Amino acid sequence: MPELPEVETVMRGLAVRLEGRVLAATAAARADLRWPLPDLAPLVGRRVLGLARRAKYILIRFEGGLTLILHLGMSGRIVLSPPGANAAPPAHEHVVLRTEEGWRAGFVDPRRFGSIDLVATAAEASHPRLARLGPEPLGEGFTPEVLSRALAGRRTPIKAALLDQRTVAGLGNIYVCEALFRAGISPRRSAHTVAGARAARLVPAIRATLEEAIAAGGSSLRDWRQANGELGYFQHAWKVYGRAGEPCERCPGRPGCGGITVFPQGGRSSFSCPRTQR
DNA sequence: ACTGTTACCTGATTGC
DNA sequence: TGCAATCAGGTAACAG
Repeated sequence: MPELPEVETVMRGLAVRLEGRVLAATAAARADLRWPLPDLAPLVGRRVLGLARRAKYILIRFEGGLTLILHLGMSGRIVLSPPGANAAPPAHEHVVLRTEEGWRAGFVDPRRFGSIDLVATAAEASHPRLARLGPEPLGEGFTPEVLSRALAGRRTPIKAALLDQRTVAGLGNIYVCEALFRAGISPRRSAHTVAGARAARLVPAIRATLEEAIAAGGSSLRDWRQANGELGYFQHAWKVYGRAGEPCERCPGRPGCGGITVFPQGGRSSFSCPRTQR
């Protein structure tokens, strides 16, 4: 569920409570999420050096060269509670990290599509899930030339190509729809035709969409929250996602514009304005 | 190698 | 109201 802006928001919220702190305890309520859970005992007594994000993964780096890798899947979230809080743990809380100060970070994931792994920091980038990821969309390595090259020869729709984490890392269904609207490119357009001027529009459209979403604390679908419990509010800024049938803001009252349409692509819903997205 | 489909899992919403 | 069908922010394992 969470895409790059939500993961970035959660990572930052978690960093506030974990960075520089020593873990006093870890607990796992089951043996697996999407994959078997690692033994978390080696983390007890270690200090958190820092947190980072790669694509939709949160990396928690510990003293002594260990990195905990978290993926929130579709329904994952992090619930922080302060020292002394006595509330019952939320349903579907599968893993808990507790600091020496008594802060508690719970990994809550009803659908259990999320994952947790523990690796040597030195081997982090070669982890099977991270090794084949494409460039970070907010990094300097993501340019129109790089994108065009990644799309060259691909006959799949641009929508599917952007959801493929090897093309560019961190986009999901919402932000692909939003970025394509912003760039004026149809989700159905064949990926290899996004080159030249179109690629030059799409790269900044992706960046701006993600940057604005991060600034808003991500999008809160249903009751999704930041690690600190606050709601993100970027969902109010969606231009097409979830707006089927509404007039597109680019063509208000125009004859021939039937408003925003929704159609399935690869089993997911694509939202677009057929008049302004070609 | 590339492309599209299926499966994994629970919960909220929709439609009868 | 009740119940079944459908959908949901992801990704890996398949089949062709």
